[in-house]
Amino acid sequence: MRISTRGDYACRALLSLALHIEEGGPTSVRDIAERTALPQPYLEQILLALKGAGIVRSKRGVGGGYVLAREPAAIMLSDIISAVDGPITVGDFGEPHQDGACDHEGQCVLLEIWNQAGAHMREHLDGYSLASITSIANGESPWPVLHEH
Amino acid sequence: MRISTRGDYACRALLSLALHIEEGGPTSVRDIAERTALPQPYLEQILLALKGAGIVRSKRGVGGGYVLAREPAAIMLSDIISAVDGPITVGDFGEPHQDGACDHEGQCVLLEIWNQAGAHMREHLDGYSLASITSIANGESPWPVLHEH
DNA sequence: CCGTTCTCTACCGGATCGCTCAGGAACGAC
DNA sequence: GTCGTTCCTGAGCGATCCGGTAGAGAACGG
Repeated sequence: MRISTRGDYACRALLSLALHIEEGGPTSVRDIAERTALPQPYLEQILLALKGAGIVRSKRGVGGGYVLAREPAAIMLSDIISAVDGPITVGDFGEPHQDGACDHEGQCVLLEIWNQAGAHMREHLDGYSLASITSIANGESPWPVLHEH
Repeated sequence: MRISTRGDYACRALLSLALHIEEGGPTSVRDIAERTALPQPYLEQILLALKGAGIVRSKRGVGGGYVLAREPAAIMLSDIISAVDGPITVGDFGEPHQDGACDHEGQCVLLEIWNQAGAHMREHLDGYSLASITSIANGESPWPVLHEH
């Protein structure tokens, strides 16, 4: 899985929403773009994708903008990334034990390893919610202890 | 990090070399391509990259071909992937705490998380050597116990 | 009705990817 | 020495994606 700038930008935008959640109302794309220093037109289509995935809700007209659709603790980084960057995998190979991929010297072992790596990645991104990130950003919470291999 | 077909193909080719290592001499690209069912011209340039990285050695002329440059236990998947697909990272963002990336609402936290993910990935691929994969492929060795999050 | 703000669609230049092709250069055999 | 085998080099090509722009339209509030 390669995390593109779309994924990064999406997380930045949502983090900004989470940080200002106490302000209540919707936040316009322009405000988000200013706070995050991201290109506004590009950010628009990213937010559109996030809306399509049900992560944010939108309101049009004066005073409109975007709001988180769920509480920050229920929005995981994996949700965000897969919403804008597609499914979290390390590459699109076939499944092991399919399509004769194993006909050649047991190389399906490699497919299995790639899938493991993808799963690893998903689990890692599943370990962070918007809530936990805001806590870390505000210094209210230390970095979680990470497993060392 | 996205694992491209180049990385996959490189591992397949080297796995094939490792599986036939007892035969001694070099193996021609044509033979490798046949055994792995990979497109030969494409495989050639991949092997070239692997040679540049010092993972294989080559010999020209009749009876020539490619040989592993080190013992299979000393060749890690991470070596192979980074040789043909470039450094193992999840995306090329700046380092945290640089270039004013932290000027906007502590978003360098995200950069740190992406870097963690990349490190995670590297460690995972560093856990498999050509030797261990051949063992698994031959059924001589079980799958290693993986850490569950 | 008018301005604000989201929504949609199209487009674009550049990069990358997977792969092919056409030689060229080293090597061994004879 | 020349011939076939094999690696080596480099160009090129179609397709896809990526980051970003542009512009018109539609909902909403006042």
